[in-house]
Amino acid sequence: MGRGKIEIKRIENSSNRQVTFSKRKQGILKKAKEISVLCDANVFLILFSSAGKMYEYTSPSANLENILTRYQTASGKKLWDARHEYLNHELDRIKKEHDNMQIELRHLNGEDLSSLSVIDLRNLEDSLQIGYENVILKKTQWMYNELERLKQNGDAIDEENRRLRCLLKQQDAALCDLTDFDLGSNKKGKGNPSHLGMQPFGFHVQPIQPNLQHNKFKSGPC
Amino acid sequence: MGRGKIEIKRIENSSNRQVTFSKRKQGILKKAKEISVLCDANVFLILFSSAGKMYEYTSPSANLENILTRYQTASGKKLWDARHEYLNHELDRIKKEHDNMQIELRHLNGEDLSSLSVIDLRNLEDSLQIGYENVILKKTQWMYNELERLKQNGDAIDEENRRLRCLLKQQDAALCDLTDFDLGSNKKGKGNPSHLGMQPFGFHVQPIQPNLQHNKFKSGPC
DNA sequence: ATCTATTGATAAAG
DNA sequence: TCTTTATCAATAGAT
Repeated sequence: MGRGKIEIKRIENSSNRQVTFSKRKQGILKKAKEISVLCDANVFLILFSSAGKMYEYTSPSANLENILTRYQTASGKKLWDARHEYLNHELDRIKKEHDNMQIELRHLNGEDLSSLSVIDLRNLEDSLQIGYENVILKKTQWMYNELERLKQNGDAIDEENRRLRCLLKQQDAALCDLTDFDLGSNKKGKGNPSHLGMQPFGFHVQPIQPNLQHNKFKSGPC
Repeated sequence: MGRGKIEIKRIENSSNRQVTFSKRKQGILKKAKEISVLCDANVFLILFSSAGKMYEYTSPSANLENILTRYQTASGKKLWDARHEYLNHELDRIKKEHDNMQIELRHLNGEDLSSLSVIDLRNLEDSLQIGYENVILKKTQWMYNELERLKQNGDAIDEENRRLRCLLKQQDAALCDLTDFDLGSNKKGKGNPSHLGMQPFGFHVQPIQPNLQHNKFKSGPC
């Protein structure tokens, strides 16, 4: 069609080639649209000019991923590479392991036991027993540790208590001396330093972790 | 082109649509080849008929993966990258679940308990106890069933035994009659049918499954 | 781009 | 489905 027949072979003249591409590109895109609409067909068309420019048509109703998936299964060609296959494979493998583990977990929880043989039941029983024993052991150990800790803590508090009493006694003694001195020098009324006496524990007692300084308290004056 | 102009909209008549698809498919594939050859263009064309049949054209010089890669970068659409990402994501997710399950399994087996809090230990203990109880329950049930089965089997064997004794007795009696008769008529020596008497159970006793025919034995002469 | 002679594609019928 | 054929569409080459 045109002013003369042309042979179907590469057009050597570059500008002619480009013009022809432009014209025929328009034509084929139109054809693609038409067949898609008229015949309810899914069409995917990509064109690259020799200059590298891209043109495409995709049927409006068509989802490209679907088209390519269908293309792949129909043609047997692999579009996505080995890595993709590897991922699919790996996913399948892990999903299977997953299912097995889930079954095992259910069994360990005492569910879905009907499918098991007596031998399986026996093994499961042993496994549970061992698990249980280990957990009890661990718990016992923890309780023992906790007791130890509390006991030590108690000891530390006792120690602290003793130290505080000692400090108090020292302060009291110091205070007595001071009062006696005041009374003696001023000869004004008798009195206690009530603001101190009323709150002998007014300072903040910070509970402390037992540490090596314990020994210092022990070697104190009390 | 044709015996009349047609409107570009879906052809409702199904067979017309199919015919048109066939013709236009041929046309567009030819056009694809032509532009590919004439203009040195890379072309990728997929057609799906409404019936689902696939047709394609790919330029001989073109490598499909390249075309799709170029398409992807040029169009900005993700083809397999999207799927790839999805798979990677899914794989990660499942691997995590996997790890968690593995840890749970190890805990149920009484391993790696150090990381657990007392509350966790307590829950684990309960879980194991429940599991164990369920398993024991199941095993007990099985043993009970087995006992029942064996007992019934025993009964059946007893029954069989009784039946066989009965048969033997009958045969013996019949044999005695026969021998008496023989002795009476031939008056030759006295004798037992030793070849039978020596192996009263010489026939093969096939253990049988208890079945409805039991009743027949019970209603027998013994 | 636009024009147009000419070939190509195809709708409808057989 | 395949062929025929009248008609419309696409486009080669020129401007």
